[in-house]
Amino acid sequence: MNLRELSKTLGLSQTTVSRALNGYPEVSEATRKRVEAAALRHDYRPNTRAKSLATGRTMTIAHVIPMSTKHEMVNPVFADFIAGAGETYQKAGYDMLLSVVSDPEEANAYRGLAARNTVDGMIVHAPRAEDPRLALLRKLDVPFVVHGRFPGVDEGDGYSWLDTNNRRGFERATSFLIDLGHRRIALINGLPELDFAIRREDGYRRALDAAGLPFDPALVRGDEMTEFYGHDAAAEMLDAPDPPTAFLTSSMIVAMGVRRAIQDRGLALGRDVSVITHDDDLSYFRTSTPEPTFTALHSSVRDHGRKCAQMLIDLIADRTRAPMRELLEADFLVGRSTGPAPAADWRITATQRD
Amino acid sequence: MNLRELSKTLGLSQTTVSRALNGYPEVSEATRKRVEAAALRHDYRPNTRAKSLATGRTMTIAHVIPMSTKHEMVNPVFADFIAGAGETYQKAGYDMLLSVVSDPEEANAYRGLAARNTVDGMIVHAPRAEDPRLALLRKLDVPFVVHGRFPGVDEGDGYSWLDTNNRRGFERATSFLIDLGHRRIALINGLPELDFAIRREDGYRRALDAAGLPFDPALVRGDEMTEFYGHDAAAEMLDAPDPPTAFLTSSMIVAMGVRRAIQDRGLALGRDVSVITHDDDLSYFRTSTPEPTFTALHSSVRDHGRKCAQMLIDLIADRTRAPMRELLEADFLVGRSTGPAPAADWRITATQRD
DNA sequence: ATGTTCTGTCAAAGCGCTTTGGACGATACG
DNA sequence: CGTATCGTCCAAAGCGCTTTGACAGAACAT
Repeated sequence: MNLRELSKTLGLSQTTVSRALNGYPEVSEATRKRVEAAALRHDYRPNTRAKSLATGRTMTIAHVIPMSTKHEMVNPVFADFIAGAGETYQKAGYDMLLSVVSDPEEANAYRGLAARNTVDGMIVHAPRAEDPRLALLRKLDVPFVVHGRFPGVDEGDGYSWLDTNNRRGFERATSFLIDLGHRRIALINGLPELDFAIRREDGYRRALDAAGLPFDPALVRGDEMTEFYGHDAAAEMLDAPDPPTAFLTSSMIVAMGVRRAIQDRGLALGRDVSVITHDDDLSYFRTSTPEPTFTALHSSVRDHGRKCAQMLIDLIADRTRAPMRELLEADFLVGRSTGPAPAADWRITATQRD
Repeated sequence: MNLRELSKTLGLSQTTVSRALNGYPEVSEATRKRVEAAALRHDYRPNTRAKSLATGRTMTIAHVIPMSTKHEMVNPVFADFIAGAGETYQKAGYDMLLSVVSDPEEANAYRGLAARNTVDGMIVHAPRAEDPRLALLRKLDVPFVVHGRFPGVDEGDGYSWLDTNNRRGFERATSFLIDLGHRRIALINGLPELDFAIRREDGYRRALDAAGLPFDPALVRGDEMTEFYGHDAAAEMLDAPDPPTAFLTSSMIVAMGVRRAIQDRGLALGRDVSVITHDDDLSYFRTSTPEPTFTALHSSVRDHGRKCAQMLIDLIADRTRAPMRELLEADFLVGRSTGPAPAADWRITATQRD
């Protein structure tokens, strides 16, 4: 059922039917009702392609998801981010196009989406150091919103972004541990080229500096955030001569690995070793207990998805508007994984036990 | 840059340029080279919408991801499945449209995609008991491939699907545990209405039946597969009077929760309590060690994505072809989480220790 | 009665592509 | 030499929609 058939059925012109359905005022209320009833009866919905060819708007937004060829990993936070964005799109009548693309095709993917007029806008994921995408996207002249920020150019205008205050969050978490008496604090971070990892390390370092504590590279790791990575990194550090008494981790799943390494060694989480994690509030890691297991910096990535989507929709509606920026503070929730630094001799006991 | 401009630049008709770029034989090799060079130089790519309006093919495939309103959870396996499907689409020149949709809008989402001619085909996720989608999709007359099967109608033809042999896998895993001497075997399953969960329980029951062991409902749980769920379910069972000596879990993340519950109680995984898990081989749960931590049924969901996508592409290419079906056997890999059932008195020791 | 402004409708153009049905030389064949 | 065939190319129609510009007819003012 297309517009022509529908209008023929009604004995009206395509013009009138189109106008009636799109809410234009030039059509009488009586005919509008008649048209709407007929449209509903025949389950008529305008052909997306024809409509967008005629209007020049595609009502589609692309998410280009980078998939590193090195690691072949799809970051699990995307699932939740996309769920959030999807909610917003649905309400606004947008479709979501997903491009999972590996490094070498990346630039081409963005160019293709723009040149083929496939989408009205894009969401950019996982900005990283030396990221060529900012320059590319500016050249392409397509509205876009970045989830995160491009390192180095954050305060410069010219693009819209939404980000958690990673620096402040990790500075705060580190200070919290320092206040509890911890002096050897490890950071189990994400891939070092990613912007959020850079900022988190920055916050961590600032807190150490402020407390006059030395930065020890042996206590910092950066990699793809899996449970095994968390476990192995923590195990290695805990088995080293001067082990940390506290860990900061960049994701819940890494924290689980750290916890396992701690417990494997007969140590108690929150008593012998403290852990603070960043928590993206992923739906499948959500705890049911009222008191959180982990002391954590909470920042719902699903909510980020919703907000980024809305920003982009607003940007598309008025392409001339100034870039939008939103810096969200993570909630710091104290759970059961942190406690005062143990007395200096606990390590000996632990080592003997091991 | 569009076709008309490009053809004007070249002093050729749109017809010729279009044919040259689409590899039709009615154009001389010399002009084809000339056209291709010009297209490259101007970074010309045909407008997706115009092309699909003219051809009637959208070169887009939809994935409708159900999001239960009860749980608001996005299953983490989707990320990997979609990464796999995305690879295939990219190679074949397809775009991927994602609809994250909650129960009440579900039917409308499918109808809309079909009626608006937005996509050439759909991938159907998470088939469940009493699923209204099969009837709906048949009526819509859109090619589709189901990841999994609709319970009850699996052997009937009429639709294409790709599935792991969940029944056989869990039957095998259960038998393996029985052979090791386990008599009290728990099943920590996914949401009970989901087809894979139904089949897994079926396999589990068959193995118990075959061994003459009773089915104990107290040893079976079904819910959203989170780490906490796995932990809590296992903790409860282990603390009950007649605890299981082995667990079957439906996902790696549930297995991690089970492991935590086991270790919390001072029990050793693989010695005091055995665990076998289904493992979707998600990229962020992949272990680096050569010997797997968990004895597991492996079945790469990313590979499922690749294969489902290819099936659908083939189906779209020839809509008259017979429905395709593919039943994949999971690899059974023995890791360190299983061992002989402990002597009957171990429980007393464990309980005292607790 | 005449001109003016609305109201409600329509025919037709256009969005950027593919594809049908020729046209026009050049070549091959009888 | 006339005719059939082939290789290249083109003009124009059409995909299903929106939107421009025009046009009757009713309503209003003069």
